[in-house]
Amino acid sequence: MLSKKTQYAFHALVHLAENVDKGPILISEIAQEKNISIKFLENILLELKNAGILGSKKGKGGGYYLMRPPKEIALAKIIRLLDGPIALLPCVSLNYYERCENCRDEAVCGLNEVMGRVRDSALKILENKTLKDILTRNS
Amino acid sequence: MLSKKTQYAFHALVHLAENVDKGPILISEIAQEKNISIKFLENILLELKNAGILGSKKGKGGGYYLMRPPKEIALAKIIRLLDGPIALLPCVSLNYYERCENCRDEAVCGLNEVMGRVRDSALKILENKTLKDILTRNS
DNA sequence: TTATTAGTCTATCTTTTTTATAGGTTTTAT
DNA sequence: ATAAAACCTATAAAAAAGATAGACTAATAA
Repeated sequence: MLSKKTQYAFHALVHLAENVDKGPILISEIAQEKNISIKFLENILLELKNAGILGSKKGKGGGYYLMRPPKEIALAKIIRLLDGPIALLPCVSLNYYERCENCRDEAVCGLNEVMGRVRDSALKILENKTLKDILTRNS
Repeated sequence: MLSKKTQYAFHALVHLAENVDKGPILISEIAQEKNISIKFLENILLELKNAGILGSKKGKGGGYYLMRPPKEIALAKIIRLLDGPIALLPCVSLNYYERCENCRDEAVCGLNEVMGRVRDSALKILENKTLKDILTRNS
């Protein structure tokens, strides 16, 4: 399961995408709209900003905004940033690979193979679906 | 990612499946073979037994064994038992559903829809692949 | 029938991760 | 200047994961 952090991030990003034309959006507005602790959300948005996904403006009239159009922000990127690996096992992770401690040879491990396929099927969706795709259904 | 518990379970089950014809297998043998803490593994095998996946025999000549042939034990079942939901979000989980606290209407939520598809693509593999499929590659 | 073997059960403990909060600092518009 | 709003760092609280301990029960063999 995705962490709350990542879940909140998605909801916040959706809100930002839905209000792309309204200039910077307040953390407090997002927090209220999406029912998220404002202080927790603050940290999350900051992390997204440091990763180059969001931009911000301080002071009056400030807030957060997307650095790119929604259709260029893939869901996989957000998950990897905040949650880490998408794969079910370290030994099949593309971005967070770790050697398997429990099997002799990954190249012959059937579990490794199946989990690799699960990873691929998830990535096929998560790398191609973007913020734009989760704005409203049937679009 | 799957927990260590589930990862260990898979490796242990593979070992049991590979030695199906040798009668009950000792916890200690599996622990040594797969490099797992024996006491931790003990708990895991017990849980698998209580779920009807394994059987056991006490005393000399005792140990654990599969209750069904490897090809009848789906990977999804093991994951759900030890790790819980396979879905990435509570609101798209078939077995551990929870209402989304952050969106107005799941029926119209695009995130819900995409994550539902990720779940389906993972389940398509995990419900159909069995212990038998992870014994050796290319079989 | 006793000793040994091996799983059963339950409790606890430690560590890590997750979730959340607190409070001061900096920047910017007015 | 002042008020608004993000920035930053630290910490705390709670939950989950990972691991261990030890007494108990059942089965087997001598």
